[in-house]
Amino acid sequence: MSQAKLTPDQTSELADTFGLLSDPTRLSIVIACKDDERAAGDIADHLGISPSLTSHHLRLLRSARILKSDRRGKQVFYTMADDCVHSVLDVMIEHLFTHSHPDPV
Amino acid sequence: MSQAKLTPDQTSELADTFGLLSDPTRLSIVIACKDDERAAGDIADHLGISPSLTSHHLRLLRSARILKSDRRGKQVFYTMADDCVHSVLDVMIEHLFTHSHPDPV
DNA sequence: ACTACATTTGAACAATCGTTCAATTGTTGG
DNA sequence: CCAACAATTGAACGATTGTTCAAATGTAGT
Repeated sequence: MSQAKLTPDQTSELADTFGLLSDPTRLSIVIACKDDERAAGDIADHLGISPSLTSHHLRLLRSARILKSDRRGKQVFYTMADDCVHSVLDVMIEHLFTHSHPDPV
Repeated sequence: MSQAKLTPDQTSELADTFGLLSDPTRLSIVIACKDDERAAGDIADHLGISPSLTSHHLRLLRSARILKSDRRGKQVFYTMADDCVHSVLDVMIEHLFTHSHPDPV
């Protein structure tokens, strides 16, 4: 479990995954889809960003299999596709909430 | 727990943390320090990169409090400073090992 | 004080990235 | 077929990033 020995390919793959979560806008999109199904346009409205920007980010997240898409009529709905990323976000967000005491003294 | 509502600051902070894990070289450094204490020079040797490059990455990881440093004599030893990042790496690496069947058919 | 070793720093470069805008594709209803 | 809505695409831009090289700092032993 510990003392991990990753191949260069595995390391790059892992780094790529983190890279997709490293932009605030894109991270917000992922979090918005974390526990709910969301239409592309609704994500854009919710975050106050353009449909175009949303779509660019969604394409990256989709092709990395972090999100998956499902078209129903005119709308395209997005949900989490990666259990691993889902639980990583839960861990980090939980940590943010429990350790929200930035200035103790 | 779920349905997380993060402030823009929290989202950016989280994105920054992921950003520090998003470069293969830097991620390798973090993983090298994940369960062991490592001197800066040993990390460089282990990864086959220059001391300078190692130090640049270490500075970023240190100032984000992902790693902490401890100088003893000429050497500076680095260890994990963030439990949260530690467990996230464990989750992701575990996932990499259990799902290592890239081309089934 | 001088030398050797370990690490850090700063400037500079090419490469990558996020965003915007205009145009396009896909889908449904009249 | 045409209009209206939803989403995607591609080109272009400014900004950020990882890396290298040369120089500097810190530490220990003689």
